Amino acid sequence: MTEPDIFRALADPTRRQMLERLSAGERNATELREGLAISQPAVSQHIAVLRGAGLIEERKTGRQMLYRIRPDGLAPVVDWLTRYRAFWPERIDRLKTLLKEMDQ
Amino acid sequence: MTEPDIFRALADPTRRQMLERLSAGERNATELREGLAISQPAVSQHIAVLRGAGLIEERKTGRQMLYRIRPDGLAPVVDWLTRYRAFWPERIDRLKTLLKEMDQ
DNA sequence: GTGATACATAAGTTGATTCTTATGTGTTTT
DNA sequence: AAAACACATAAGAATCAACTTATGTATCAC
Repeated sequence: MTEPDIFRALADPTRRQMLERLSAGERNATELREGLAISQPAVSQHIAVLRGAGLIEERKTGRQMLYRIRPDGLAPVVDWLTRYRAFWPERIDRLKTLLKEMDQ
Repeated sequence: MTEPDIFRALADPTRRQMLERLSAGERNATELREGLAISQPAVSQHIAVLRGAGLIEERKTGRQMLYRIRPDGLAPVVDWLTRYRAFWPERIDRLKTLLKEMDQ
């Protein structure tokens, strides 16, 4: 769950896709696999990487595991990004707009 | 300079270190190498990856190349991150504070 | 209890990444 | 013009990441 782990975890498109799926809510491993042309163990291994990076957490329900995004997992990325804020002046505006919307 | 390229480029600690160095201003390849226990070609190769991801740009000055962060290079990461904003409520506050500071 | 289901772990293979040394191109110095 | 410097590119070696098949553990359905 250190910074290098997180960037490594995010480097893989399959794992980003899984995160995307989880952003809509809890999913089990089988659901996370849907549409991905990879084996079940491969999914388990990706999950282990995401978990090791602190990006997801899980709860056991019967024989399945329900995975969800760990709320603060992306914080190190946000922190890292803010160090480069001077270089994305344009995007700042978008964020401002976004934050305003969220205030309402 | 597609999203996968960017995440892949950021996955390497050496390249993040180089970016960090560039965040302080323009550097040539030799300066980027300082303190890194890798060969000169290795540095050139890392530079090529960062460049391919659209994260840096350069200008030629005599026999040296001066590299700098490409202002909008990290935009895709910012965009990607905002899709997960619901999951970092705490960091939002930091950003708000940050943006307020920048307004002054 | 037996069989099926959901997931994890082990071990090995393959392909991608990162490094090295060797060499090439262009620029500056003497 | 020759030597030194700054960097890039090529080719090959070593390491790492992602996948596979095989197998293990726990839970559920019958």
